[in-house]
Amino acid sequence: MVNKSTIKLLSEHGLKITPQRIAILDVIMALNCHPTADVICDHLRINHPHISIGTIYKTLDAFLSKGIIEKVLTESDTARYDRVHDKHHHLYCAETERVEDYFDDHLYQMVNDYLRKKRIKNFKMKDFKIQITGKFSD
Amino acid sequence: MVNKSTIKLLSEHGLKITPQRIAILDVIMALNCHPTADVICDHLRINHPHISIGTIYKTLDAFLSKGIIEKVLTESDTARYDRVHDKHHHLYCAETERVEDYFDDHLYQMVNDYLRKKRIKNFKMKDFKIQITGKFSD
DNA sequence: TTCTTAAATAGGAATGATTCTTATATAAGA
DNA sequence: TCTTATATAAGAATCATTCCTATTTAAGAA
Repeated sequence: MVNKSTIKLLSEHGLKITPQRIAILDVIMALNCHPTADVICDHLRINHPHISIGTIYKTLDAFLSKGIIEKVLTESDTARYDRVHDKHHHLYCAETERVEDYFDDHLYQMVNDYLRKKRIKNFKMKDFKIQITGKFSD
Repeated sequence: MVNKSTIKLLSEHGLKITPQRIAILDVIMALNCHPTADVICDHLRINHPHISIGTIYKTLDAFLSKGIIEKVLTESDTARYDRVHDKHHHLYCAETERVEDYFDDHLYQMVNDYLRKKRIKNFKMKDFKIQITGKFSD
């Protein structure tokens, strides 16, 4: 998953190449803030003043179902999106809406090993995620 | 937090005792399914046919701010609630909306020790949660 | 290149969850 | 029992998201 062009990524997933999809995917890849559909829309409007919010939602759904992006787990009523990249976790600010990626291979391996060995009764694990809440100091 | 009566729990948190609040809290404590406001409403309507959905939301907010309940982390646009109890994690079905509690002290301690020692840069951890997605087999 | 067609888009209406408003009712302390 | 601040019901308003439909367009075929 290294430095693949947006168009290549779309066609690899069997998605028709449109200016809107290119723009939406570019914005998601450029932003590191786990944006809402509205935030994505604001950024898109700079170069695509007429893009429809419906198109954005529909496109996000297409990306979700292809596994290009994922939704961020949240307690809020507004969906936030994240590109899919290597196993990572999320840091949540308890006071603001800020969310940051947190990469920690050792943590991932440790929990993964534990859960694979453990075998939870009546449940077949597919994946897991860790949310760490607290406060940013910068 | 052992076997405390609903009324006691309310007054301990400085909340006025009302039939609606008692009923809402009773339903949340009785249900083990991490219900939405709507599901709570359905259960309440059996004995409180005129309870207002607005009252339910307002009451849930009061319970949230007092720390009696918490929201479940989710990718969906409908909030789900859970009583606050001992450190636990959540099992999510990847296909249905089912969510179950998963208690695992060892897992909690292991991750907690790791994160406390690790000290993430620019971040003061307060708490963490683990979401395990997969499929139930019962 | 031009043609064809299934799929994508814009724009606006519809939906569903949640919040807000306000008049009335009530818990709880005096 | 009285007083008052707060809770409630009911319905309107809001906000995110989905749906609908006429129009446009990407992309493969000729």
